[in-house]
Amino acid sequence: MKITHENIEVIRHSLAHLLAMAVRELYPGAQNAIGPAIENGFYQDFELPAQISENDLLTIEKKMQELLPRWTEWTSNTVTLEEVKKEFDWNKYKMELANEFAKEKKTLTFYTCGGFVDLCKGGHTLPLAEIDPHSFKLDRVAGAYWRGDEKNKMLTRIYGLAFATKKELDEYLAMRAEAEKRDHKKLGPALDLFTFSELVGAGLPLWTPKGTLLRNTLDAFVWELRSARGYERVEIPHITKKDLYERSGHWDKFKDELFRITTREGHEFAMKPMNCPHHTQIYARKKWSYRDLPQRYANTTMVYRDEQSGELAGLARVRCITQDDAHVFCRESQVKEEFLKIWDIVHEFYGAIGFELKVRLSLHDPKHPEKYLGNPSSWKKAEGILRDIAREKGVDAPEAPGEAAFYGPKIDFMGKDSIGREWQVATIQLDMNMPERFNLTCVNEKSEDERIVMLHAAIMGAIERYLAIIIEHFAGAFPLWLSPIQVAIIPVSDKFADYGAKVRDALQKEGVRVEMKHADETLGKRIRAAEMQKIPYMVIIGEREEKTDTVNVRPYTIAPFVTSDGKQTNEPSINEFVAGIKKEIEGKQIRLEPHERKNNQIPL
RNA sequence: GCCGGUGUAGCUCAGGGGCAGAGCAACGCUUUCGUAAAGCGUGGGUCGUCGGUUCAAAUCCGACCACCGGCUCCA
Repeated sequence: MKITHENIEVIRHSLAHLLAMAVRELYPGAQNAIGPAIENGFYQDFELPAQISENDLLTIEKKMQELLPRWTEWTSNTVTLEEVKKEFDWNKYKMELANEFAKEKKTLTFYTCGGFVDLCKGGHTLPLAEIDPHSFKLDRVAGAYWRGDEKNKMLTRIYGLAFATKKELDEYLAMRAEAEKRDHKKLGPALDLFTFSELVGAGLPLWTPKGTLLRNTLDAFVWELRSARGYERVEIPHITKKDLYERSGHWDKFKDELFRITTREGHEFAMKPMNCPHHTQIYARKKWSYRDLPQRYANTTMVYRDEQSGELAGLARVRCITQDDAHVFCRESQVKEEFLKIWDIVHEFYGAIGFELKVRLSLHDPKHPEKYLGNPSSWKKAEGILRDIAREKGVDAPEAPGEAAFYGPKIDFMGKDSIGREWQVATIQLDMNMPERFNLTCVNEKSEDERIVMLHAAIMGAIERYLAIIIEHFAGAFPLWLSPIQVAIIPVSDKFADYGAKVRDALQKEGVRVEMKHADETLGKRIRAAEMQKIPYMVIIGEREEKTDTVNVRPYTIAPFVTSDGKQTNEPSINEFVAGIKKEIEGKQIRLEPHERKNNQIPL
């Protein structure tokens, strides 16, 4: 039997059955619920008579391997609800499904292999016994709600990995080990970018000088791109009376996730969970002429959301989120032009990071109108405008119903990182509802009050989450322009400290971030420390360099040094070095393509 | 929030009812070095927190806090 990428799904699904059998033999009374194939493997949910942990997985896996040779042939037969009852009386989950299918007049089928009968919609065509018994592996134990509903009982889910060959399984495990080494939760503190304190609380990262530098450098780049397109900075308080959110509709929809504050006089306030309502009030400060529009407000600022404790995860999900937020208040006739301007910003920004972008049209879910503000016709209109823009851009933009914001549809940008994972990053949203609720208008050519519309745009989205993504994308080895420390100067001994200071001053004069380590440790040790900190350039200086007014760029640094006129050298003069560094920073160059960052030039 | 796991020095971890341990880091002295870890020495702890059991708790039990893997949620 040849296992291909088409039939591996079938194998994975069959393995879920085998897992169910193994668990039922080891834990009599266990009820197996559902068990599908998933990306990279399969899972099976159980209600178990005993608690199990990851330590038990090896035993279960051995049992699966012991049973495997008997799984030579599948038989299937259509059954009646009565027959299901007879066979699965003991299993309330199978019975719940069977009753439901019967009600919907769906066919009920049993699939049997290796003496194990299961109620299943089928697709098992391959003799499982022929697979390599080492091409699968049980992976994790987790809780999962029956049918994905948190009101239901929590079952025990066992995850397994399964591939066509053991080699592929090993490769997958190696890739996962690679991802773990890049984990921002480990790399961030190791590179001294951020920290958490138990006294401050979960989900509330604290930013060190280096991390703050990184945040500010990224935000300055976004601001540079916005500023060139007519945006202006605004600033707002981080709290508000609840009245603002009652008007906007956020109070009703998100009151559980708001951090609330009661003043000593008993008035109710909230920490802002988003910025748009505040920004509407900046727009609403006066009557606008159509000539003054668009008004483009940019504001990088923190918002606060009372996330469930179990949701928090490093920087990827936090309780205080820095948004690089912007709102454009404009006439409907200006929407397309403003949208395209933001689109350009997104492309320029992500080009500099080396992310490939895909576009997604996030639309409302017509089946759940209660989840959204406004009326169907304004949604239809707004979504039509976004479709036109995507078409005009000539990009492939798959539509995702149900992914819209509650006030309007979005164009979302999905970025693929260096190890192939996809993330939603930038977003541009078209909002006809907030302007309605806050009665935002301008006076048009005919002296009438004209309803305006609002665009919401974030380039990085949440800076915390964005940093989590790029720390992992770059494995902590940032491009020169982003590195908190750009050059480490390492004199072979303190005899050359003066020359080192000369090199340092030459770089610092040009705004380069430099660190010089005194020679109270061995050369090797200082080089190692700089490598671990992933400092892009290390220059070693000693007698040779002092005599010739050069620096020695450590040859095995991330990439070769290139002078400003394009010459590759490890022994540039001080002036050549400064000019080359400056050019590389200004050009926001990425010296290595992300996939090259996997090799051992980068200490992980 | 729910299920499971984990919590010992700044970091990585050992120990497991009877004196709190190692390596790295830090600090001091010696070394001044040519491309990934010099040598010797010193300091560092309410063993996550609070409570219980016990003559005795880092160790056993409970609650809480925090972290990890999932589930649910995610403007």
